[in-house]
Amino acid sequence: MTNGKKRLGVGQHHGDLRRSLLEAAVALLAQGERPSLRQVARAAGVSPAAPYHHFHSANGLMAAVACAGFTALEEALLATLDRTEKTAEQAPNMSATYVTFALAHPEHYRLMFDPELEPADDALERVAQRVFGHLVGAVARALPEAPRVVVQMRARQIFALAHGCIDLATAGALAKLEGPHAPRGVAEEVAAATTILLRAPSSSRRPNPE
Amino acid sequence: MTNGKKRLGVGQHHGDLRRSLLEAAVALLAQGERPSLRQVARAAGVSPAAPYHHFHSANGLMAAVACAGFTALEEALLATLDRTEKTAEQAPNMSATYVTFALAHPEHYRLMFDPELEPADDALERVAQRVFGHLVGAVARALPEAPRVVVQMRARQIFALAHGCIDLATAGALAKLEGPHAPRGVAEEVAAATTILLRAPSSSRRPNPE
DNA sequence: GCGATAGATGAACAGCGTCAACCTGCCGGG
DNA sequence: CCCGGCAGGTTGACGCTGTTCATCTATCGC
Repeated sequence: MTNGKKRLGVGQHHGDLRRSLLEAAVALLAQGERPSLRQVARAAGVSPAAPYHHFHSANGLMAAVACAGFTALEEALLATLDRTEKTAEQAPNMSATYVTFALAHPEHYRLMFDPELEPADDALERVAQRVFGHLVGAVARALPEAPRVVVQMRARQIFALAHGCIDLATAGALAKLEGPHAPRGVAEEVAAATTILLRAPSSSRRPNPE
Repeated sequence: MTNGKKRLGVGQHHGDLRRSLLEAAVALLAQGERPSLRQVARAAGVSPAAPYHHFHSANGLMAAVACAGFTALEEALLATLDRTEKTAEQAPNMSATYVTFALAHPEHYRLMFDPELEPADDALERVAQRVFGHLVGAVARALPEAPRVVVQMRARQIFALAHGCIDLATAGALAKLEGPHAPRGVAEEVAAATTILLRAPSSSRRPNPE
């Protein structure tokens, strides 16, 4: 049967094709277009069927690329966390980092939330969950006395606000409303909105729901 | 399966193919999948080349479908506006209507914000602009004393929050955070967040922007 | 009655994802 | 030392896609 340990292949034909494919895909994604399987294969210098020895479909490849995106995003968030001392500033700073990352890699970010991505991809699921966890954690630290359900609610709202800003900005819809278009400005505004949502009273019942 | 031999003359389609194509596209979209040009043509009972006499590309067809979506959304928003008397409730109610509409037609809503859609489509541009205008208007009425720039800012934040909630919910990412998943609950939560953002002081400066 | 023309057609093209069959160079076991 | 297995590549094919083109036809203005 298969021995789990990966042997070090002495410089085979193409070294590590799996990694090459991922890098090629990220590079093409950074060009601004979502690449096809065949484009990625061409960029890596192999035939269109070669990727199937490393991913079980084009979707699987893209899921791995998305996974790499989440990993990079996590690193950025952790770096921000490291250099932010006061807990009150963590959440808004992480919001800003989140938005900045997404606007720096718009096509890659869109891919990470593509609803057609392999929903059963374990690695993707896990790293995404971890990223969300960091965001929720920052919110929890900003609201040390709040009950869990309130923390979750605020985290959802902040997350939705950031994600919405990103999606609208990269879709060009934000440009149709007046306001900052530069990534820096958008990130600033999301950070500001984050503090607003964190300072809101936890029980804001609203009248007449319909 | 429809064995639809159109016996109304061989070469000619009945009255208004353009409308039939749009209706077919909307119907397929409601099935949950984004249809291809050929699927739409098949559903309308014509050849794959027929749509090109009414739209200059598949993208053009989809832009028209998106346009119809914005029109329907506008009607829903205007209906809500009609039945909401107190100006303070207009904005949250319109947020809720917006979210409810989007979650009722998720695939159609996604299409409306597809960044690959014909960016030079005039009709689409106009109706989208009108919809955004209704949202900004409701915010303006909720903040009668606020300067224009603050109104715009709050409108952007509220819009981003609603759009983000919708996108995360339809992408399945909201389900990974605890909280309400049902459309009704999501709409409620967005409405609540809307009132929070409206009640926030207009000058919330935040420290240390990096 | 007779073009002209709008509108539909089928055939064809390249590109896509995917699969099956085949080839090849490296490995460990006899 | 040979030899089989296999991981990892290739080629070629299938059906799908968007798009174009030459062609046919029904209808309308004259």
